[in-house]
Amino acid sequence: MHENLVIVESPAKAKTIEKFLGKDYLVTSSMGHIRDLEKKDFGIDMENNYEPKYVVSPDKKKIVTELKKLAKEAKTVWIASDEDREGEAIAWHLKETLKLKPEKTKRIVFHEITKDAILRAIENPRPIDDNLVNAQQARRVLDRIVGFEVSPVLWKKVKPSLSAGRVQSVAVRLIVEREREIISFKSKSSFRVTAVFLVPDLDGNTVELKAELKRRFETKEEAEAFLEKCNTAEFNIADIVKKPSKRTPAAPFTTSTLQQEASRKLGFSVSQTMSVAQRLYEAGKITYMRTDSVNLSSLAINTAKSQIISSLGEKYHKVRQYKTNSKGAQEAHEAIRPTYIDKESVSGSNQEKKLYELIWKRTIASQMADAELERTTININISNSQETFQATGEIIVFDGFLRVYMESTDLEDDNVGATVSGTILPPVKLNQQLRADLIEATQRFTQKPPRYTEASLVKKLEEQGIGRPSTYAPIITTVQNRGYVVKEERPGVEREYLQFSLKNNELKKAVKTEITGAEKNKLFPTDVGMVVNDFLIKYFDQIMDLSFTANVEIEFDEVADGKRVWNEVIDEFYQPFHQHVENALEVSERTNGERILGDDPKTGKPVSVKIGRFGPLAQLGETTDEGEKPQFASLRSGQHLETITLEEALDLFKLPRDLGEYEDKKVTVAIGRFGPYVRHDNKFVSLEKGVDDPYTVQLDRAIELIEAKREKDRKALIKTFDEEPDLRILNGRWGPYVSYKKKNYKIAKGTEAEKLTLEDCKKIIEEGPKPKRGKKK
DNA sequence: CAGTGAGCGAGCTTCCGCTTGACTT
Repeated sequence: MHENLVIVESPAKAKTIEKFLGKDYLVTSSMGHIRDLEKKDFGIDMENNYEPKYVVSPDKKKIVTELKKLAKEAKTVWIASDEDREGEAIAWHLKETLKLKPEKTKRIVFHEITKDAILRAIENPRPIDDNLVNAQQARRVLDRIVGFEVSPVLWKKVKPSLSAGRVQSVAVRLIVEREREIISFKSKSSFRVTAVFLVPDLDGNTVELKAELKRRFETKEEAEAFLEKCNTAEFNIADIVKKPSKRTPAAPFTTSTLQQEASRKLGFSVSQTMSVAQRLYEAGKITYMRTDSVNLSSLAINTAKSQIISSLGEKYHKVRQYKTNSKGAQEAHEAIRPTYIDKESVSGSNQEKKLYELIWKRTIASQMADAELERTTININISNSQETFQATGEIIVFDGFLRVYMESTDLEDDNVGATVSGTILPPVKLNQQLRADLIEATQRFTQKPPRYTEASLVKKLEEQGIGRPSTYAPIITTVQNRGYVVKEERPGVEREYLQFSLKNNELKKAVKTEITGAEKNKLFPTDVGMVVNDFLIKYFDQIMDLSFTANVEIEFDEVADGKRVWNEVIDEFYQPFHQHVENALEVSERTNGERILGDDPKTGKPVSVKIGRFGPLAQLGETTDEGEKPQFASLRSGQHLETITLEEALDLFKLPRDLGEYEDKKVTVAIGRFGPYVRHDNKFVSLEKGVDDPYTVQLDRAIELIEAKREKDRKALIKTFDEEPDLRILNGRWGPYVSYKKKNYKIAKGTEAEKLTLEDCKKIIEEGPKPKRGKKK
């Protein structure tokens, strides 16, 4: 029996704190929120001032029972949830749910988990801040109202099971709008001129000096004419300018910046980063990983200092205090940093090691001196032209924090060429004559806006104050689970470009090709995502506004400051909002993103595309009074409502093709989810990739494929039983298994499959397989 | 696991933020 019960939010935190407090204190955790709005019946009493109806969350029932018991036994209950809006609400819910008596309940807060900070907190308890709690209730109720009033509109007007929300709908909007920018983007080309000059270095060897023309030419005529001029020109150095510059380290990691850097440097997905970080946190190796604070504790700053000074020396160290400036930050925690900064690496999985190292470097670098650089710019005159070549180089005078860590950027590295930073230029003098070895004019194209990656979407959301550190990863999953967004790889297309080159007094023109627009792990909107987005913007423009969250946050802050009453804030929002809901239900047509593509030249029937029950489809013809029915065909992966052409849509109706008959049964060819296939006797055989074309393949080839498949299946068949024709023992990719009525059953390792009897097989079927997890219908 | 695109229409779907397991292959 303990005198004192301390309740924090996470078990890992509880473990650490218990060590500081000694045996009079039992420290336990609530695992976050313990109550939430009732899920059925809206969970809000709309007739009674938006009174929330709270229930203990199903997965927290056990915890609540346990906490009740412990609270009863303790003399004093210390509620130590985070010092932000959500944390304060957790404290209040705990007080209410556990029915804690005010005289034995104390609310405490601390921002860093050190013995001093915690003891100080114990000495300075305070009452629960009702204003802050009310701000959280306003936030919670608003989100419920938006989500649960708008989603049903979508079920009626677009498709069942869809969803809308303050955060997810804006996230989808960002991706949809970026996609449209890319679709409508017209790239312009210009000619970039680069030159390689040959100069002697200090040892008399010939080295290259690479330079780029300051101006780009718009037309190929200009570019060609310029190169012709260069053929007879002389080049000399007009000036050499050296400029010092410096670079400053980035702030320590927050959730969002950690996700971005782990994505850029380690190729981690956002959720991967979080689960690896969670393991490091639970092992006590890093501080809490869901934070928007860049603040380091004084202890951390001091350890970093001695670490830097002892390994690199005094001049590499600089104390820096960082301040958070992102919208909506609530700063309940420290930045993400190693718990013990003197530990450069940790044991664990490869991923854990890599992520830890990244966090360690970022933390150390944040307390290091600026890097000092010197940038040199050399201008090169052309005797018969006003144009100038420019060569730039950059040397590091003092590496400072770069010794440890350098932040990456999202920019695609397209400008590889003469102006690479970090390059050292060869020694040259003013007025020195240069010999040109090669001058090239290369056609370059303006870049489409980049698609979002998971991490760059998180960055954008954070900048707008949308979402919280604990929700960035779930947001990304939600929009994908709802089918609004897909993360994909898409192949690029070949593009031709011109290149003029001048070498040895010879001007050559070449047409070259490059691959452009290839994407990997980028976020694309689906057709449903686009249709839903347009519908929401049309009827709920307020919710869809990028600054909606920021606007309501201002009001929540006023509630937190005691300047406004939370139900009034909600009411002010709800009255006009609900009108929009009513209006949308009344006015809007069923929306399916229909687009008329034109008429089929053969039949004159109209061709259109829209979203159907099973996804996007193309339609040929219309339902008429004479009983004529239209033809339908699903769009294929890679085809989209907004971009499909009439020709592509017409192609869809060419399949399935009838090839004829084989063994008195029809042979048809079509394209399915796994590519082109031949269908015969209700069996499917894939066409061979790169060999067969579903539009031209003939019956004899199809038969060949069917026979090959049969031969393969025969080889896979180990045993059948006459009494039970549905039951077969087969040899699959992972060894032998039992197949019965379209379900497969694992055979335990080590058993000889050939010797299994019918009884053995039936036993196997009874025992397995366990029902699959997840809510698959 | 590749087809389907309507029809009787039951009963269901859905939000954001705070936390950690319990699940397979």
